[in-house]
Amino acid sequence: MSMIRVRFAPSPTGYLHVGGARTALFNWLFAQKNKGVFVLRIEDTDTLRNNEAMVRGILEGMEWLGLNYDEGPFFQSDNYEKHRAAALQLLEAGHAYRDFTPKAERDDGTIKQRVTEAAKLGKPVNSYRELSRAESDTRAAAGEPFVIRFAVPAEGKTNFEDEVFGAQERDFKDIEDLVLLRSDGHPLYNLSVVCDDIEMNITHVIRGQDHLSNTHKQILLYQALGQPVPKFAHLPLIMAPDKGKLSKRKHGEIVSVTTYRDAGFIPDAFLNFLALLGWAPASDEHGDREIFSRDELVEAFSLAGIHKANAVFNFTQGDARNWTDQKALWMNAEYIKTIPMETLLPMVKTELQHSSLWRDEYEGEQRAWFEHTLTLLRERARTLADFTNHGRPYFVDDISFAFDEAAVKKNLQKDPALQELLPQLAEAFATLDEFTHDGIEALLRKVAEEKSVKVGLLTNATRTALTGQAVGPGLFDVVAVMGKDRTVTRLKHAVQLV
RNA sequence: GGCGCGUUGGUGUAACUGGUUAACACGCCGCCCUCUCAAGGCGGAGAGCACGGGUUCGAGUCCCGUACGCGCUACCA
Repeated sequence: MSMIRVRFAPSPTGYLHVGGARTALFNWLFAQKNKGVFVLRIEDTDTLRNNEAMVRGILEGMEWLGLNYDEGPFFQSDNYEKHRAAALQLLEAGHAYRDFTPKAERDDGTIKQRVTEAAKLGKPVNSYRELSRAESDTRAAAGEPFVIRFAVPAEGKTNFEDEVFGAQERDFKDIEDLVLLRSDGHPLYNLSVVCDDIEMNITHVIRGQDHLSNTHKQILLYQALGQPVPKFAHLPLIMAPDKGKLSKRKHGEIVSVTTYRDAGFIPDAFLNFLALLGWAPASDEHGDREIFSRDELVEAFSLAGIHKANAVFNFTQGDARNWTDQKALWMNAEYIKTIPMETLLPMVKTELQHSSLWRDEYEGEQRAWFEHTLTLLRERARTLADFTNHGRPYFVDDISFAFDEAAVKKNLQKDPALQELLPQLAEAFATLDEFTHDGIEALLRKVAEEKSVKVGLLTNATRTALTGQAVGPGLFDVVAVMGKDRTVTRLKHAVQLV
């Protein structure tokens, strides 16, 4: 059997849409699973919308997700001549005809209305379809502009078995005579995809469900061109919470994959989340598992597990903490807390470099300290950005981090006694020899007992003095990681806040 | 309007070829742990499977209809 070949064919919109990313993922998974070839092709036949910057966003998204392609990127526009030749071939063979209807007539707003009216009466018949070949040639030779339309046969049906949606059938009378070539000679989408998929030997077309009805037209083209028809698998669409289209215009950056990269997502986590939107592994094999590594995804993937109904990408616009789908956030947190340290470290490094918190010693003499700090912070991080947000107090020497107002009020201003206690605590720490988790705990408890205050008063105040926050890792770990010097100066400094 | 596709708790999904109180994850709520928590542990609420018919001893699972949603219906992709 010939090798399986699939492709991802986005149009260059300037960014990789989450829906597109999932389509790319499913193609990639299918190729990996079947030891096939994954091709990337940019569908740029609409020249008005195409330029290099528009392509870059797509490539960046693919790269970040690690969806490597075996061939490409190819540009559909590079194949114009071949597409045109195919249209001419169809014209020659009588499968297509020239339509001399002036463009202006089609462009005026009434066309849609006319189509609707014509539909009521049955299939609209294009008069140019019956034009004799001789006359058609003469008018073309005279320079009269025309489009080339495919002549859908009068009677019959197209059939195909969609790998996801099952048996599909459509009557020819419900398929319009689609335009193959514009009057300026420019090939159109349906012709171009078919030609390219033929040329690239694509065996399985895996794409969004919005192309399900187009498939019938394309099958007609394959047949007229005398080429074998590939297999098709259409994917349910990813919708906005209101079940409307998920669009950049309406929903903003949340639809773009690079947003997730910049917000501190781990690519595998995002992929994992995307995979489970509209797909589920065979339940007998994988039970109720949610977390799948890239390899496990490849292993478990099957077109049979693809759901038919559209999936909602659940998020609340304007909610800073839950700015995207909560399950995606949860999954990212799972990855952050469980992936191997050697995988996490470079990711955090990049994050800290961006926020100017990185020091090369973290990879050198302070490596052990750094890793230990990460093991504390990773437990509560939802995105890599949290290593900056929550981690800043741990990575700076001075007190250039923010003090959360509520935390100050709750932990530092709660008891005026802290005015005295904080400096005393600082002195005690300054002379502590065993500056370890246990040593610190023993000291804190001892001070609490001596001063007859609750341990909680001291630990909470210390937490906020050291990190500016009300929440975080166990306090004794925090103090140990901060080290003696920073602990002492920050405790003294915090007195001003009481 | 026409044609097509879809419809399981708030969200994502599961439920072998119809068979006990519809399962899991996220989220939500509560309790516990504890020095705090956005972490961890435990528990709970939440759908009777869009609606209406039908077939059957028995239907989320099959059939028909209705509603709703989505897609296509461009000299866009």
